[in-house]
Amino acid sequence: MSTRSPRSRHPEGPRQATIRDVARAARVSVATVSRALNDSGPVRDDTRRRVRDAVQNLRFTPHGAARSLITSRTNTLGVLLPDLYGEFFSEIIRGIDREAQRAGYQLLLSSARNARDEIKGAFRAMYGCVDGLILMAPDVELAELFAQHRDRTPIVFINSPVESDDAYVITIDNHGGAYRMVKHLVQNGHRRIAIIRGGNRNHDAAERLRGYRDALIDSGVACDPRLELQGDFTEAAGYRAAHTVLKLDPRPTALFAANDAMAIGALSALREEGAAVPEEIAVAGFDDIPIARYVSPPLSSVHVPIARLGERAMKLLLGAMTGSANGAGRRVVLPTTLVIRTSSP
Amino acid sequence: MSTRSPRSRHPEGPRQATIRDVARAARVSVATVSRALNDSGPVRDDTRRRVRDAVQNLRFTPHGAARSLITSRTNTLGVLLPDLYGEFFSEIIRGIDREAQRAGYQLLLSSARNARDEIKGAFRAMYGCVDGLILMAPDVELAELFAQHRDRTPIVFINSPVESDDAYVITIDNHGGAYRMVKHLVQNGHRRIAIIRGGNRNHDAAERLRGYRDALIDSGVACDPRLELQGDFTEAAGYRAAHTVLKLDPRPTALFAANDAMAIGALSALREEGAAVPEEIAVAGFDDIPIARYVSPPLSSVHVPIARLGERAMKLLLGAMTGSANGAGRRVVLPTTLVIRTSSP
DNA sequence: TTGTAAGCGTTATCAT
DNA sequence: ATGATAACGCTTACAA
Repeated sequence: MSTRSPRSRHPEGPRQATIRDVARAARVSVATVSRALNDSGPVRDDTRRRVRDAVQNLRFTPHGAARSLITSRTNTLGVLLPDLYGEFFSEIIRGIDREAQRAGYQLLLSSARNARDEIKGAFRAMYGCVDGLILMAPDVELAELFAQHRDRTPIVFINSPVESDDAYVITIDNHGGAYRMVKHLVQNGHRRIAIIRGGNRNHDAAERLRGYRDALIDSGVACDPRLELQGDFTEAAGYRAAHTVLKLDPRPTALFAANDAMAIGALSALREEGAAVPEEIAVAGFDDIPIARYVSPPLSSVHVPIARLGERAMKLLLGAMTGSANGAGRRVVLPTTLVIRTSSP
Repeated sequence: MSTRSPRSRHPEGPRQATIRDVARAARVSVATVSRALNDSGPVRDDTRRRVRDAVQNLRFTPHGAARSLITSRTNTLGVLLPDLYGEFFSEIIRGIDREAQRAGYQLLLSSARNARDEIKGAFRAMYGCVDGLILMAPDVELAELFAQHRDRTPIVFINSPVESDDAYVITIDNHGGAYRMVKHLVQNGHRRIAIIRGGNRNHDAAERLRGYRDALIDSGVACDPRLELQGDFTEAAGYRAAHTVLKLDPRPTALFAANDAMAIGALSALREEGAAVPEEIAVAGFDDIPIARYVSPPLSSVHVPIARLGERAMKLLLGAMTGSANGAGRRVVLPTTLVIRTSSP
């Protein structure tokens, strides 16, 4: 930061042209250049042409930050997810991106594993650089942290436990999905049904566990804590848990994983141990990520419209930004459906 | 744009605090606030405390765009990919993100399907908002288009056919990977090996096709145009192509898809038609995306270190930005390796 | 140790 | 139809 030569960190090449350079070259004022470029006022045709030529020659591109400063809009929307990796997030990003492009917005993506400071940092970095924010924070406390900021930049929460009535929240029917899947297993004769849980502080995981328990209770099957295995939504956790399940006595006849990644890890373990699926043990997952139908055997799962979730979140955000969203539409719950394939009868 | 009340599109809540508000509240000058916040100069401890308190009370967050304007750095890096969807891009983003976080940068992601205007628009939108750019444009012309801009913002090209010596380019060994896979098939007795090609203008696709042909020629097997089926890297294309392959007479004994998505589509088609894999027809793909090992039968593929590709691209960019990258390291080629699973003998 | 003030590159409000 | 010029919110010489 010694010499005062902005935008010159990239050593080679001439200094980037500004609107003043264009104005000088076209022999007009900067105001006229701005009007010509944005169609924001009357400009004579030949003046406009002179400006266009100068822009071409100088390879002028308007400076985004400067523009944002005065217009107070950045034309970008922030997206903060727990991770950018894996099919689930890939699908969600796809949905978000599709809507964003349609509305002409750029996306500022960031991942924040659930360290509180990390997520706070990402938020600060985004602030002032985005016109709105989509935030997914299944961890309880984080969601509350962000709820305080809702008066600054419009925020839409995905699958986050936010209580405030005036927060924009979109969730999926975790409880209902898990409930119906377990009911389905019971109806097919299963009585000892194990579950691989998600992370302890994860809201989705908690809801799915609740659905599992309620289904058992409503079916007159006793809940057994030993059948509730700890997991963390990773493939590795599912792999480990399945090994544990096989050692239980009596052995469960069905295994419900709180997400597909763990179910797929479990399938690997079961194949390794020679346990036939679904004959010896039925397996079901949650999310219905695209791979689910390709694994062997094809995985039964609770279908979540993941891309649509992202799409709807973006629509909600766009509505919030224009202020056109009425109070009634602030909370959206997307339904989940059962997809029964060969991994469970 | 009628009333002059910046940053007020979000109706409710008080106006966002600026550094002046903080200065007034802390009874110091804006310069002192800035110094206190950035540790960019001497500030007495109790002054610093007063500032911190004011920041807290007013919920002040510095305005990113304003800061960028003066410092001429945005702390974000742009990433422009053909698509944000699918396992391949998910993995690449993961690698990029990992490195970016380590270096303290935000990511501005955008997808541009290969319409020339679309990609140009995305670039303009990013310009001035990013300190550097990672760009993946397998389409020939686009890469050339961007090569012109290399003197403005540092750009790293992934898998893009850019000729200029001074461009930063990172690619994978497409030709070698395809070559070795086809050689492997030949060594296992296959003589009639069909290929499902990628898009016509796609550089990766062209290189992989070249590898396929060279391997056949070097093995003394004649190339047969009828065995080169058109595809476009989508699952659907693979599905269609496999149906065509089954109708060929004599029927090929092996099918090499130019990427895994098409190979997986082909597997579906073959299963539907009752063609046993690998007994009747061997199948191999390219990329080795995470699903590959889970499909049935597990798919042989040319392994590409996808996440690493993103990581290296980011490292290259960071080097380019600090000017520390020497001329020698401007072009990187990552090796590919064979992963033989049960879909091919 | 602190304050004053000059920008950064753009858009918007006036005159003309 | 065009030109001056004042913002926008921040950082940073330079002066005190």
